[in-house]
Amino acid sequence: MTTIKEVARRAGVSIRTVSRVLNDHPHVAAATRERVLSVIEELDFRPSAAARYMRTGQSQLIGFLTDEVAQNAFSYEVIVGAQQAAWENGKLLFLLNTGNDPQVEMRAINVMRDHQVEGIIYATMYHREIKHSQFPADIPTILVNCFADDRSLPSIVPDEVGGGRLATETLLKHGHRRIGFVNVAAKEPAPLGRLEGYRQALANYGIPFDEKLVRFVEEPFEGLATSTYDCVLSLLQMSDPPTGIFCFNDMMALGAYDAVRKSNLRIPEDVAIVGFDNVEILAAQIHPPLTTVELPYFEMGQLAIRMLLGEVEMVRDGQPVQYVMECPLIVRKSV
Amino acid sequence: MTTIKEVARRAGVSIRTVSRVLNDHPHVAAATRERVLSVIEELDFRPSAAARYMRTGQSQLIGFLTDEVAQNAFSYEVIVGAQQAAWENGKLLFLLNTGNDPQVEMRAINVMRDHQVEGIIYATMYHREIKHSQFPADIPTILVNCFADDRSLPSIVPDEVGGGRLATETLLKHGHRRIGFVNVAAKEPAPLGRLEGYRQALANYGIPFDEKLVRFVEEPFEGLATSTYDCVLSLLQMSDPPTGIFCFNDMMALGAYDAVRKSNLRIPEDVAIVGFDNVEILAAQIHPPLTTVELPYFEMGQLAIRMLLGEVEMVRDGQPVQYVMECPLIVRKSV
DNA sequence: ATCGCTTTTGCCAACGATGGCAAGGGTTTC
DNA sequence: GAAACCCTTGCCATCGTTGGCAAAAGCGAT
Repeated sequence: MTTIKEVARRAGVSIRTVSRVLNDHPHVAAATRERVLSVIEELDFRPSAAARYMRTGQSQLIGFLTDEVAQNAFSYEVIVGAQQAAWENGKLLFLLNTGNDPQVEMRAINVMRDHQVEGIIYATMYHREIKHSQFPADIPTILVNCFADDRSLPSIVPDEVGGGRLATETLLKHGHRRIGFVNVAAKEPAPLGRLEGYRQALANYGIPFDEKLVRFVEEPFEGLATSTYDCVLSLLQMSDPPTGIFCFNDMMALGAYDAVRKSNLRIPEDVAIVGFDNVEILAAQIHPPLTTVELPYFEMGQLAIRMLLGEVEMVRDGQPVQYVMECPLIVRKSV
Repeated sequence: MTTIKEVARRAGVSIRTVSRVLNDHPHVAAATRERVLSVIEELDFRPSAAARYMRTGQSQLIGFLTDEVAQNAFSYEVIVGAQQAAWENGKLLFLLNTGNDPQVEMRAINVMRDHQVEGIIYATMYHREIKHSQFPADIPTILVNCFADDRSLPSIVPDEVGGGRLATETLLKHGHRRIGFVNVAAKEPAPLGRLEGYRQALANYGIPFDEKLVRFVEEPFEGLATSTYDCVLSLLQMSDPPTGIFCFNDMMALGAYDAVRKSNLRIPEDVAIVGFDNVEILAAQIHPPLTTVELPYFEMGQLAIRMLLGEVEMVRDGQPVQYVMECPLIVRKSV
C-alpha cells in the first residue's frame, strides 16, 4: 500500500503539501502541485478512507439493513435506489441482511456502529409494523416499507389506500360497475389499506359495497395463484358476476387469468383485471399484459438516502415524518 | 462517541488494559477485567473499526460490484448468499451498482481501494464475458456469473451445458422423443451452452438432432413470452410435433403455456414443458407449476466469499480456477 | 540592504486503537 | 533475606491522514 508519506518522499515535499494537493487547498505553487499530482498518478496513490475518517470524523458510510429475503426479490429495487442516491453524494452503502433474526439484527446494528455509519436504513420486504426499541438513538435511522410501533422513527411507506383506490377507479373509469376484489387474509397494512382504497373508490362512484365481491385468500406462498383461481372461478359463477377484478398482487392475477380463461371469457373484453406490485417479469409477459399498480421501491430507497443527507426533512413539528409514497398505475392491456 | 480513553478513565486503568480486555489478551487480573467490562457495558462502548484497521491493517471489508439491474432481479440471491457467508466470517459487504458504465465502474473500484477492501466480487446479471483490464492486480477479485476475456481472474459460472442437458434429459426420461427447444438468439454463454446441453442429451439417447425443432427468439424483453407463444404454436402445428418443449427461461415458458392451451392441449399430458432459472414467483405460481432448472445464485455468492477467504482455492497449477456450478432440477408438475 | 507583506512550505499534534517493552508488585526458591 | 520469577499494569510509538501554527522564501517598496 502506498501512503501519502511515499508520495511526499518521491515528490521531494512534505506530507502536509501532499495533503494540501489532495484536498485542493490553496497556497500550493502550481509547479509543486503539478509535481505532486504526477507522482500520485505514477504511484496510483489513493488516500486511505479509514485514516481520513479518523481525522475528520466523516465516515461517509450508510448502513442498509434488510430483514428477510422474500420471494418478491423486487424490493431489491429499494437497495438499488438507495445505492444510487448514496453514490451520487459520495456515500457508500453497507449491506446487511438479518434474516429477521432479532439477535442478528442487534449484532448487525452494532457492527454498523463500529463502522461509524452516518445513518441506518432499515427496509422490510413486506409493509409492516416493527418494534422501535431495537434501534440506537444516536444514529439517524429511516424505516422503509415499515414503521415503528410508536411512530418514533421517520419512515417511508407506499400508499396502499391510494393504490387500492387507483386500481379500483381504473376499472370504474372503464365502465365496470360490478368489481371483485381478491385480497389476502392477513391483518397487515397492505391488504387492509388496499381494501380501504377499494371501498373509497366505490363510494366515490356511488356504488354500494357488496361483501360478496370481496374474497380473502389464505397466505401461504405456494398455491397463492391456485387459491385465487378458485376464488375468481366462484366470483364468475355468481348470478351477478363482476366484470372487473382487482387482485391483491400480480401473482394472484396469474391465477385470475387462468380462471377467466377456464370460464371461456376474454380479458379485457369480458373481464378486466388489475394487479398490484408491477412485477415486470410477470405483468409484462403474461397475455394480455397486465395493467397493475406499481410499488415505487426505487424511489423509496432514493428518498431514504435524501432524508439521511438532510435534503429532505426527517422531522416536522418535533415529530418524525412518514412519507406515504404514491403508487402509480402501469397501464397495459388487461383493462 | 465514547472512546477507549473514556472507558479507561472511568475504570481507573490505562488504555492499554482496556485494549487487552477488548482483545481477550491474558495477563489481566480477573477483578480488573470485570471492572473494565462493566464500564464498557455501561457506556455501551464499541471500538472504532476504522481506528482498529489503522493499527492492524485488517479492514474486514469486501466490495461487491454489480453491473446493471436486470428484470431478473433474482440475481439478488447472489448478494444475499455472499452477504451471509461474509457475515459468518466477520466480514462486511460494501455494495456498489455500476449500471454497467465503465466510468462509474472505474470510480467504484477506486472507492473500494480507498476503503482497503480485502477483496472484490464482481457479479453480472447475465452470464457473459467481460474485459479483465479494469480490475486492479493488487486486490483479489472474483467474477460471478461472468468470466474474463483472458481467463486471468478466478470465476464462478453456472453450468449452462449441464443445465440444458438436465432439462432435456428430464423430458427424455419421461418418454418424450420429439423435443422442441425455444432458445434466444444471442451469442452468449447461456443460449449457446443450453443448446449444447440439449444436443448432448439427444445424443446420449441416440436421437438425431432435428434443427426444425429448435427455434430462436429475438432478445427484446418486452414480448419475450409473446414471441415464444408464436414459436411454440408453430412447433405444435408441425406434421410431427414435439411432445416436450424446453424453454430457455421461465418467462418464455409462460408463453409456451399459452400456446399449448391455445392448441387445446394439456400440460403435461399432451405436451410437457421444462423451463430454466426457477423464478419462483412465476414457476411456482403458474398452473400447472413449472418444472425448471435452477440457477444456483445463492451458492455462487457464498462460494465467492469462501474463495476470497481462502477456504476454497482460487488458483490451481498457477491458473485462476473457474468453478462451474451445477444447476439442479426443480421438479414440479409440468412434465 | 532593509523592511514588511504575501505566498509557500514544513513541523507537530491529533484522531482511536494496538503492540513492544519495561516497571511495579507479589510469590517462590535457594 | 536476597535473588529470580511471574503476573499485572502503564508508557510510548505507531498506523495514514488532516489542520493549526510558524518558519522560510519570494517580492516589491523604501
